[in-house]
Amino acid sequence: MTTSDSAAALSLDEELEFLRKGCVDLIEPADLKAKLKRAREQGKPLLVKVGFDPTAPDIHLGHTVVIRKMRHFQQMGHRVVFLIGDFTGMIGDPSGKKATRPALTRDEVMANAETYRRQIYKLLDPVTTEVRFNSEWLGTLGAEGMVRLCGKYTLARIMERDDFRKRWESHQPISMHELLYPLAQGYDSVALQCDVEMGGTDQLFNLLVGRDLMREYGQEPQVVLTMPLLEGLDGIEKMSKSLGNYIGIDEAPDAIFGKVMSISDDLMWKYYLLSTDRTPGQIEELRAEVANGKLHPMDAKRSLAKSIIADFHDAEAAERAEAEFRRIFSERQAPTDIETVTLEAGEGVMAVAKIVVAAGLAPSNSEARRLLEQGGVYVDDAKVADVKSALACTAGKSYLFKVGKRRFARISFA
RNA sequence: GGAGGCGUGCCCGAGUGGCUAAAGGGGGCAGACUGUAAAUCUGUUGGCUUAAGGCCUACGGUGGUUCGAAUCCAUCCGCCUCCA
Repeated sequence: MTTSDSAAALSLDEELEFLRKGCVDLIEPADLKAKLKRAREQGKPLLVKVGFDPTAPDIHLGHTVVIRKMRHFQQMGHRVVFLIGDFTGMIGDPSGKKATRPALTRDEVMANAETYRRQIYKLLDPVTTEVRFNSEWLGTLGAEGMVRLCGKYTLARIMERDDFRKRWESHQPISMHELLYPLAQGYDSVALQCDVEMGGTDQLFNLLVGRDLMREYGQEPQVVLTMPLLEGLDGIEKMSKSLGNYIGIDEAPDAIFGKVMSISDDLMWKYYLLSTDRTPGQIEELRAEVANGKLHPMDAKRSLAKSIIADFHDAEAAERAEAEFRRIFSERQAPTDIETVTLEAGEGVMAVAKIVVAAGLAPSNSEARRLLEQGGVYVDDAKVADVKSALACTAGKSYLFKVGKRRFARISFA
C-alpha cells in the first residue's frame, strides 16, 4: 500500500509516535524507544509477533485493526510474524465455553494457513511477512518441557487475570488446561525472541505473561502493545463471526458497503479511527464538519465504506458498490444484477407465497405469508398484500420479485 | 466418597397438572418515517394446511402416572454448588 522506505525519513520520535498511534496499552514506551533506537543503530529490524487462531481463517474488520498496526511496523521496516496458534488451538481456547474443539489435522491447518495468507496480503506485505506455527516449538516441548514451563510461573499470578478471577469468584468452572494457555502463548515469545507482541486489549494479560516468561528465560522482555477492540455492526458486542455482526475481509464490495452503512452514526468515528489510515486530526476535522452541518453524516459514512472496500478490493469496486447502493436504497430501484430463478411451469396459477418460498426468498410458507401480510412483497413493482394472491405460472411467464428491503429475484417459469 | 441444585423456543429468562406454541427482555424480520441496511415508532417472530377451523412438532433423553404433563414419578445424560 504505502512505501516502506518511509522509516528513513522519520526521526526516532516520529517513528515511535507513528507506531503507537491508536493503541491502548504500550508497555513500556521507554522500552520500545530503546529497541527502535538499537534497531536503527545496528540496522537490525524488530521482530513483531501477533498470534491468530488456526480454526477461524475468516478474517474480519475486527482483526484488521491489529493487522493494520502490523502493516505500520512493516512500513517502518520491521519484521512481522503472523503466528498461527495451531498448537494452542488444539488445547482449546480459554474463552470458549463449549467442549474442547477437535484437533485439526496437519492438512486442515495448512489449508487454513493458505486462506489466512490470501486474506492478510490484502493489507500486509507478502515479502516481509513471516507465517509461523507454534506447534513448531510447543509440539516438541513434551510433558517434561511443559512441566518446566509451568515451574516458571505461579498460580497466584495466573489468577490475576481478570476473567479467571471473575469465574473463580462466581464459581464458574475453570479447566486446568485453560491455565496453561497463557503460558503456552508466552512461550511463543520466548521461542521467537520477540521484540514486540501485539493483540487486542483482551489479550493484555497473555501478552504480559510473555514478558515475564522472557525474563525468566533470560531474554530481554518484549514490548506489549494492545489495540482497541472494534465493536460489530450492532455497536455493542465486539465484532465476531459467531455473533454475525462482522464485516469479512473477503466479502463482496456491495455487501461491505451495505454493512458499513448500517452502523450507527456514532460508531462510524471509531471505524474511521481503527479501519482507515486517516490521522486522528483528519478524523476530528470530518467530525467537526458533520457537527456544524457542512458534511452530511451519510456522506461521511459513504466515504468510510469506500475506503474500507478500497483496502480489501480496489477503488473502482468501491465506486461501483456506492452506485449500486444509491440505486437500491436511495432511489429504491432494483439492483443491476438480479439473480434469475427458474421454476417449473404449471397449468394455471401458483400462490405468491409458494413462489416466494420456491425461489428461496423466504424459508417457510408461514414466513412468506407473514411477509405478504406485512406488505413486504412486491411483484413487478406492485405491492402484493393479499395472502391468497396467485400468479399465472405457465411457461414463459416472468416476474420481478422484491421481498423485504434487499432480497430481489427475477422468477421465470419454464 | 457424601449432600444438594439446575437443564425451557435463536439467546436470556418466567412458568409447578388443563385457559401454554409457552409471560417478559434481547436478537431477527417487516412496515412507517428518514439521511442509509443511522435514530425513532409500530407490528411480527415453530411448521403444515383447501386459511375457517384444524393438524403436527417443541420445554435435556427414555419410560411411566393421568381423561390431560414443560409442570408429578422413575431412570439415563449433561452442567453447577457445598462438604470430605
